[in-house]
Amino acid sequence: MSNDDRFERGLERLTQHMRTHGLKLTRQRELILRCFVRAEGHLSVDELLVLTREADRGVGPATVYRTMKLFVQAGIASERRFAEGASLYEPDLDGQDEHHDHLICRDCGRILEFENQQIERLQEEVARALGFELTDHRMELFGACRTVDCEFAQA
Amino acid sequence: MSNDDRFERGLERLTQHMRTHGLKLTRQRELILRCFVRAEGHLSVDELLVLTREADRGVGPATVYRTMKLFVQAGIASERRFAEGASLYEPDLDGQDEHHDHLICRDCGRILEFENQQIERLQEEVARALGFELTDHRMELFGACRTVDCEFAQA
DNA sequence: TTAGATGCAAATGTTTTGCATTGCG
DNA sequence: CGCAATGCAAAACATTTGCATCTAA
Repeated sequence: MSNDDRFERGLERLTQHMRTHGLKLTRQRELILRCFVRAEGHLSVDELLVLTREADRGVGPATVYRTMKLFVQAGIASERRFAEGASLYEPDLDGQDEHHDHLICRDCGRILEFENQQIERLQEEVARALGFELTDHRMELFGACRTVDCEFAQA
Repeated sequence: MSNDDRFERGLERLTQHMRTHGLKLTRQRELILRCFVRAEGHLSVDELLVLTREADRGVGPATVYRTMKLFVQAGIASERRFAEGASLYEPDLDGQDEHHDHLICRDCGRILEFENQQIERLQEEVARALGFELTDHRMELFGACRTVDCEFAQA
């Protein structure tokens, strides 16, 4: 899907959310959405603020914080707290159930995404066995990536 | 295993860690360890500080922060960041590989622990397939627990 | 005796909030 | 027009750090 498509889809969902919640679609929110889908990766509020300010110097941090919370509520973004420090946000615009998890290199910080239906199924099973109705999950695998461009890659 | 046993084991590992790292076993560290194993659950530094101060008013937050980091390094505790707010620590004193994951009720906040070898095996597989050498992972399942004493339990 | 530990306070970093003002609907 | 959103600054948190003092080894 192209960035424009993703932006359109985001805008659609956002507009919908606005309507049903009596909120307003502002210049800033639209701009932040645009920067957010364009970047595509895992963004901190700070990084997003920088991108946003390239187009509009006046945007403040508080607005970005508030907007990202809004995006999460509107189902456009997910919030992740991988490690210490700031939360990261990632767009959630490709599908309904297209959940993915993360594989993080402790050495170089690279973040890979993956999806494994078998694991998801087992998670459902575990939850059911313990009397839970599963709504969501978070899974992060940590390790060492051994690719050539990992600065710590072993020979 | 009794709390006393757990305390003894913790103290043993701590002493060992001290010896190999040229550190010192202080009154505060021993006290914090005692409170930590007694409580047994998932504790924030703040909660631990309260418990600790019941026995010694003079203990400061910085000491507890520093001590918990030390416990993690000594392999006595694990740090978890479930959601917003403060990190939680849990004792890691029962076995070597007794890794467990968490199932968290979004309604009442209850935290259950579980272990599933099959999932762990699949995680290894996924990581290997993507060129990672897995060292660690974190998995949290979120949902609604339906037990009688969940204040939001459905009929 | 001496390097490490403590407790305090100040600093840091992230996120939230109060409030006057602006602007979407 | 009216209520929500913004931008700023200040506040609220969790956590770390500098430093003088204390203490375990």
